[in-house]
Amino acid sequence: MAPQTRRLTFPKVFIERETDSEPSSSDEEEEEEEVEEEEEEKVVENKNVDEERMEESLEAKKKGKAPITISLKKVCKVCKKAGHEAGFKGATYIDCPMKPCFLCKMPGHTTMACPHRVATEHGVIPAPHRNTLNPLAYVFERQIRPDILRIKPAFVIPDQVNCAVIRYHSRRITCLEFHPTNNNLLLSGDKKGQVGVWDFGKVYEKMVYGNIHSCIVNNMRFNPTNHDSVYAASSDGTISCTDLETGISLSLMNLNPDGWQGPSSWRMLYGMDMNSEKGLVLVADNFGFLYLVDTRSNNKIGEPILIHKKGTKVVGLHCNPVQPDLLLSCGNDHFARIWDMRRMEAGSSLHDLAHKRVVNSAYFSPLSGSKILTTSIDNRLRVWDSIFGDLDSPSREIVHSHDFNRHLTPFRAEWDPKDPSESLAVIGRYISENYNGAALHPIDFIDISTGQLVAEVMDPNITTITPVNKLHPRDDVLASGSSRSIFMWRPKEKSEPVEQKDERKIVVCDRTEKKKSRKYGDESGDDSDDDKFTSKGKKLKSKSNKPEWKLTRCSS
DNA sequence: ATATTATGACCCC
DNA sequence: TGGGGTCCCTAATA
Repeated sequence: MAPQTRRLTFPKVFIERETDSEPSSSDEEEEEEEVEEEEEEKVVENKNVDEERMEESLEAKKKGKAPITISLKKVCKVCKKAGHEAGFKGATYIDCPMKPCFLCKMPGHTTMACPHRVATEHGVIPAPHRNTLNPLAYVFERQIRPDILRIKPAFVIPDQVNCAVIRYHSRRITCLEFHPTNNNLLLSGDKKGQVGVWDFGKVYEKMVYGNIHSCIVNNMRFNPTNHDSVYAASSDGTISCTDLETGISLSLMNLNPDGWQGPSSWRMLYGMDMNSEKGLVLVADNFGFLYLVDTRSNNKIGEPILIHKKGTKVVGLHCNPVQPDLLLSCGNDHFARIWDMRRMEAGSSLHDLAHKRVVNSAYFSPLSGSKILTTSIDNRLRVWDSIFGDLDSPSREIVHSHDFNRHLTPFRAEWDPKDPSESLAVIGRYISENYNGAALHPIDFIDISTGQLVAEVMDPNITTITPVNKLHPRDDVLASGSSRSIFMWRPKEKSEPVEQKDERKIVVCDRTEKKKSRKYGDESGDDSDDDKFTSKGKKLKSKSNKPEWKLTRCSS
């Protein structure tokens, strides 16, 4: 209905001015509009209320207080101005035209008209390509990158849900990790501090450990020398080392030995990585400090080192896969930094890679370790083609929607560890697109050497955003964490059951709040209230008009 | 159906 | 430098 028509439909309302001060014209406008919405509802709800109000304001008028006139018109919920409305129209989101583009952040156009719109191809900002190598760099280049293919093989995209664990965790997934040798084992961490172990070969074989951490698991790594044990860094300020067979966990370090003394002193652990050559666990906290822990003695080595701006979160650490002395860190001070482990001290970084916003992740390329891929909440992926080249500016900036910073686990672009050309990366998309009448958030596969969108992977059953994604180190498999659920994807042509013809490909595990109050780690009664799962399953089924999943009970 | 809530960065003074 | 207000597409729950 047009705003004009509405204005005529409803009576004009008078309301008493709230202050005696002389408001500026713009203030007055805003005030008017805010009241309007309220009034509109009341008018519809109850005419008497409206009449009373009018009488009140008439009385006020007699007393000499000037009333202001309220007109009823629709207003944009984003900019509070009339004449347009932002929001979903069906499955398509209409931007507020008064705001900068939601995707690329530039003013003057909306997401729909954005030249970088993720539709058929990504927008690439090719930063000035200044990777002119000096002679020394050439030597390194030739030494370290002999196996990197210049010619890209055809990418194999896992684009069909093969199996899933739905509502597996009780809070959203924060990280995923494949087992280094067991091809069917996936580890998952959640916001509540729980760690899940899922054998997705036998889909129903799962386990959630609830007593390892008390809040967010930010990063997990397998022990490179003992694949049965796993290290995890958490916002509870501890590093845990858990034996997957027994579930027994020990705490390597606790940064809050005196408990909660307020938010200004509570230390949280975010970035973490293992350095097998040096036998180290590296972790970093929310105040900018790096800690080193010896994996043999479980003792802290040396003093904490300030590696990012004091007081800011260090969210990512990555050891170079080829050169163990190189460390990459990133964090909330808008920088990714390259370090020489042999000379770790505040301010001694080899390079500082500047970003416009928080850097969610920074990774060396998985095979040669000579490229860098970062994800920043300025909605850009950045690629440095060679760490031996010019690092002053990235080789490419790829505009991509992933900038939401609360309620969701931060998005991180992840390399495909199997791609010999080191050019395929996966990252979930925040912004939705209308796919056959459903607003879906795909998982994007991007060729980071060109910025091309190689594939957008989605399923009509997955309506939630999928910020956590990891590609299998050996198989054509993608693991995704979306809200509380985990999905395993395979290429269409290979989408046969992993182990045998097992109908239980989708396992629904409802871990309700009531269950939460039970003892940590108590999984024994998990299957007792299976009836709920099937009803939930039906609900999900009916939503979709495409081939549906087989939803089954949780059993083990 | 609608309100609530957890929650993080950033901006402004 | 810090606290409080603001912020476009959340997801689950009551």
